Amino acid sequence: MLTTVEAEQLLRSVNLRVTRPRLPVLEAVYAHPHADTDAIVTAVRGDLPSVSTQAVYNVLRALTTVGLIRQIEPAGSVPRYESRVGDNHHHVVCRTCGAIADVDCATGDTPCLTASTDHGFVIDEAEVVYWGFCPTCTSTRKT
Amino acid sequence: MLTTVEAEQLLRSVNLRVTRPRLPVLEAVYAHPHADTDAIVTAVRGDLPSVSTQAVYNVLRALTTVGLIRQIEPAGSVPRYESRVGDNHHHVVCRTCGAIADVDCATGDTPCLTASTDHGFVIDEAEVVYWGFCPTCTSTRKT
DNA sequence: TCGTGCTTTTTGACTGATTCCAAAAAAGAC
DNA sequence: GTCTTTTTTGGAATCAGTCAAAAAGCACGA
Repeated sequence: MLTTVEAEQLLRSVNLRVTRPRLPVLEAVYAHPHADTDAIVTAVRGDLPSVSTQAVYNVLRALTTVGLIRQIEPAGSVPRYESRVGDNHHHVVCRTCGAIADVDCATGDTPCLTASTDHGFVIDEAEVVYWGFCPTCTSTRKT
Repeated sequence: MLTTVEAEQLLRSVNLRVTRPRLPVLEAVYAHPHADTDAIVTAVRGDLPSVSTQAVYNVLRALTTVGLIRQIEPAGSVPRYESRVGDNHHHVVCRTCGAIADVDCATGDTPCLTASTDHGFVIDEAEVVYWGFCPTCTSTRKT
């Protein structure tokens, strides 16, 4: 859980102005990891009923740009946001229900960062998405 | 390059009807790896000017479902299609221009398939996306 | 080779998510 | 407090993709 004071400090630490919509958005991302924009809008309106959708989009983009939150976007999904940044973790996604869970990197901080043939690309990040079935969907499928 | 006859054989091998739009779509995916839907529509209209956009969407989905082609969808990009299937290769994507290149898997056929903590998920695929800068964009950035 | 039936394509409207724009409001600095 | 910059607002617009019904095309058996 993130307090309003902590959220305020986080914003100031990256030279972002502390505005009304930014605090609840930041708190919502901390409270609901992997939530999509729509879920965040709903959560934020619990605190601040009048925020515009546009404001949430702006805030999410601003926070993502400065690296305070991270945007993830599994294939076939709408963008989602999380507060764990800078620890190089990955995600496992359920093919059935879309549930997402965090997966710590098994092989150090920069896993698999050595592509066999890089075609001259300068690679700075390796993103891994594990696909499978979550516990709930796995048991449901056994018919 | 894929000939019309070969495309026809491929379709029949997976029990798909050989229809007018399917042949040029399949050929286009072979000829233009990593092309998006729009590029494929344009390419197909070179052969068959009257195809509807909807038909191309239908065909791409049908071909993807049977595994004749593969859909890839890097974050922030529209879905793209390629004909290399079943060889578990990955992709490197340019952060600047979005260019995509194939990367063979460095660590065997099922790389990184061992997540450190799987949260009870049954994992069947590990998808890796390398992010960086392509040769062209790298040299342009050096100012 | 000619139907017959099922699948595919077409057409056109429509949705959902996101972005753009210009004006008004608020935040921070002096 | 006032001023400048940045953010928020609200509405319109864009874009990719989907839906549904009618028309057309393909494959199979006679």
